[in-house]
Amino acid sequence: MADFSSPSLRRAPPRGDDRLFLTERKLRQGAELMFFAYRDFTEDADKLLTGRDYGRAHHRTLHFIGRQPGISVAGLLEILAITKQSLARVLKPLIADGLVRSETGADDRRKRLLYLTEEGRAFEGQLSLAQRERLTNAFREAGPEAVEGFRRVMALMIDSDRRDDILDFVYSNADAGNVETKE
Amino acid sequence: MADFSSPSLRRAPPRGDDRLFLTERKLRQGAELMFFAYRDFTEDADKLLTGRDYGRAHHRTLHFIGRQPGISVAGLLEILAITKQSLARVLKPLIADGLVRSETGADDRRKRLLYLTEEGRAFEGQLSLAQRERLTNAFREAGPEAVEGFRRVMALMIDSDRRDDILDFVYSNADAGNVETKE
DNA sequence: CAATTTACGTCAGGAGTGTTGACATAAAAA
DNA sequence: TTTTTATGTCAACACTCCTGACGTAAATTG
Repeated sequence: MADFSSPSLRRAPPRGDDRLFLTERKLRQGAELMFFAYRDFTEDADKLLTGRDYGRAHHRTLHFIGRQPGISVAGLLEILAITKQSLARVLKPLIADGLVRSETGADDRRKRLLYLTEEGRAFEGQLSLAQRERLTNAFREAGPEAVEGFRRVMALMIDSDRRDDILDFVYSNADAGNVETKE
Repeated sequence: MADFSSPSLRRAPPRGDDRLFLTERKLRQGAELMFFAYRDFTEDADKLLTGRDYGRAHHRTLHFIGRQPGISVAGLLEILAITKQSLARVLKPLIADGLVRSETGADDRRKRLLYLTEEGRAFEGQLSLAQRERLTNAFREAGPEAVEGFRRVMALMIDSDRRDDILDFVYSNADAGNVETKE
């Protein structure tokens, strides 16, 4: 926000007006960039999904299971922030199609621990490859400093009350190798 | 993509592995940031929409009509990149509810020129205010350099073949004041 | 001027995602 | 033993997007 109480802004109408105008514009531009960039960002994976009876929700589910093998249904629900009914509609076919394996928890037999199967890992790899290529190109062309700025702004876009939790998750190692940690 | 044939990566396992790991990680982190940030970015406006029989598509439609008063249906379709059937379902209620006004083109009477009504502008203002506040906070806390990096990365995320057109649009002035330029 | 193209509207059907409400079961916890 | 927790599931509804098909008015073209 511009500081309207600033004397320099008050006594210089054209300069002040211009600054305010630029600020408003930049915010609108930022919002539009979010829209256009996100639309194309998801485009590649979406194409791989269509025709398979799968959608973006299936991709996200595969991604987060691959990210944290052995994650429980509740854990997945918390990250995705959807209802269990919504998750069930996505998870059921993934299990039926052999992309995800559900296992009864060892210590807590109520829990269902989720893992990608060999086939699931392969498909998830295909999906993320598309996005990774786009990100790679963007990051490389933009340069390290721009990427750092991107990360900062994106992090600050997240709801402040859950930001720390989300960032802890994003920047945690977990199981980045997507290894099916069975036992 | 990492070059696995690179000698430096081959003869320095820990260092090379680490570099590759960090790169892969950063890409995954970037993808997750896109997901989490976009989800929360749209959250505020979504809340204002629910219960009104309106959705995100209505918001986008209002936004781009407000951005370019007098835009034709075809112009809107090109920006939104959806089918005319999809747009019709959104546009019809907006017109019926008096948020958007459709006018026959003066020079080309086949065209329908779209404008926000007083009420439409008010509602669009409410919607964009929510997003603007989130962006304002993020931009202010991140700092100007980070914002510049954000803009660069986001721009590079857009499909390269339409990137220039999109950026021309985003960074054009058009009618940023949302004035209903009737005549 | 007749034929074609353009801009738009619309009916019909289908897929995917997300929601709320309600009910059921097995297992852990109190 | 009672309650709570983790999960599954049936049903219904809202929003968004798509493809295919048909229709109309107006501009353009030969």
